Amino acid sequence: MKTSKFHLVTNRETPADAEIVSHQLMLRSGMIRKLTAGIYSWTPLGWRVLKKVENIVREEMDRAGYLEMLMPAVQPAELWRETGRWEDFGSQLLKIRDRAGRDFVFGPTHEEVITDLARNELRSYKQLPVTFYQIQTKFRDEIRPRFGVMRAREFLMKDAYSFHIDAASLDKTYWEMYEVYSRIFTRAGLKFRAVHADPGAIGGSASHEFHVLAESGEDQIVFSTGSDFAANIELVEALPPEQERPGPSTDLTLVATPDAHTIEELVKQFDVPVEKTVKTLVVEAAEGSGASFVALLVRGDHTLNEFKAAKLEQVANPLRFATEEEIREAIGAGPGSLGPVKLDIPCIADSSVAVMSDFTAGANTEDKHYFGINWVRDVPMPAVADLRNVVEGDPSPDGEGELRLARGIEVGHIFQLGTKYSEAMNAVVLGQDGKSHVMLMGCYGIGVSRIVAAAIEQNHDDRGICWPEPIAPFQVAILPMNAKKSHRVREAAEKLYTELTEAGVEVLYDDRNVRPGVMFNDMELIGIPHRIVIGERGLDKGLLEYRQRTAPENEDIPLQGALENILDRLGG
RNA sequence: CGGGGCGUGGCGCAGUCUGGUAGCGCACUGCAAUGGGGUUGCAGUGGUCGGAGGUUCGAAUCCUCUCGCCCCGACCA
Repeated sequence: MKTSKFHLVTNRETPADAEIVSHQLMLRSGMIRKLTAGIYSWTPLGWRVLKKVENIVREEMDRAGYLEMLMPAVQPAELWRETGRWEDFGSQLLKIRDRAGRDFVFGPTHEEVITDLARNELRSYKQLPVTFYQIQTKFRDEIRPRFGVMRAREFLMKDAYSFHIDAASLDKTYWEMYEVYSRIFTRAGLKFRAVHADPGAIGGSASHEFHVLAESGEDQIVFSTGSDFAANIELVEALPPEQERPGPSTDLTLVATPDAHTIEELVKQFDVPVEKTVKTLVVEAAEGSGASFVALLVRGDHTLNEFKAAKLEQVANPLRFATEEEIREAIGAGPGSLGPVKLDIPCIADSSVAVMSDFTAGANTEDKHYFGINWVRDVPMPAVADLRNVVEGDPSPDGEGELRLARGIEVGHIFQLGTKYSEAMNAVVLGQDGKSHVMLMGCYGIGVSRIVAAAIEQNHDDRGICWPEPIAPFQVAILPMNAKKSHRVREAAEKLYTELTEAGVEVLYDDRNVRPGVMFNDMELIGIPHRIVIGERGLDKGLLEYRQRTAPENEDIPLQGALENILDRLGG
């Protein structure tokens, strides 16, 4: 491809409303254009990348024997009423109405459609197991779309659904899929990690998320130094501390703390170690628990795991924090002055709080804290539970090694659904025993368009994108220096371009009449992995200049045999 | 959904308080010079100032309504 024939429109300035690097670079390089909130066009440049990702996904799915198909984006409401998700899916479900007033949805996912298809198509266990997949545009009406295609409303997704006669078969396909996903992300050139995830919401037993590792990731993932344990932080158990609770060594004192309403202020103003402080979070109590609110106690340097808290039987699910007014009404003091001593609402302490002694917490009186609090002596030991998020260095729940934290971008998710949809929609087959069996299902998603953004988050520098070769829009850029004046340069560039193109390489030949600096900057911005510079200087010595996008220096390569030389470097 | 902010050429912005009929940088077009890291000069193109209504001799600017976009939001008291 020659730049003169391509639609290359780059931008020097960073658009004001792009917050994260991938969004900025995708806009500046001209890969995407926003049509409206959370909805983007992919320009020819962006589309090349998206297709590369899509093709890797498709090839690996095909290789595994899964069957590609295409389902409707617009689906009748009846199907969604059948599974209850017309109501349950929430406000993210885009509902539309046709001319005759019938309700439809624009599919955010396709469990209903595939299950409907399966109950009509599949009659016998002999047809199982079978896995269908599609690569299709989905729409989820995100409350707050942001970060470009990272969290868009309209996005490209690969979704696959498997059908089974029994749990063993489902399990087999599930782990097969796990391997297929690993191959896909590896092939795309991404650093990723598969972690245990919560299967709860969708129902079913096993579930893994695949995360591309990147500083800017929205998810916190956790893994062990001593084993292959890895999970989303939501799920990771904090093991109870091994040491005993030390006995009291200080007296309980009530201290005026008019300017300390946060743990941070308390620590700063009174020189207490943060590990000796306790914060008290007030949440709504579960219905029928006999109380309106429950206080949760976490060490000052820890954070509450809302996921764990919501699962406690005393706590309302979903979790809801009390408002400041509610707190004042129930306790008589505002947030910032709360603590377990003389607290008359039920209280649950994190297991690390239970082994604290001589600690500091609010006094439930405005602007006062107690110092030197000790369990039993000053206040009875409350119920104890695992409430906090794990931190770096905690022991791994499997007893092997310590935990490390990393940030990730969720790009894939696999679930064992079981019979949630097949039962609701009566998707059954005849088994070997001649009886009807509800099929078991698995579902497996990959955010194709999100991978593009995630790849940039993971692979960029201050000049622009550094595409992993397998998903780069072009493999090689040819930059002729002063081609306007130099026949030799032009000829050498044309020749190399033709040879590479004929060898099946995707080349972007910059034949614009622009200054070298413009070429360098554009090619680096759009992230082409390999660059060949052709100039009079080099030609005099029979040399071309080669540079890998992330390499610090140029490398001379002989003009003689340049084609082979370059071909050898590709794919590396 | 609540809170805040912003809509002025493709992009980034000024002008709005204090009404007088639209401006800067980048990009784009033409010419010339330059020719190994966003070069320079000259000359240009492009905007019903988000939309509707109102006030006024006169509205980007004031008033009312409306639409859109962005950010923050029970994140630890």
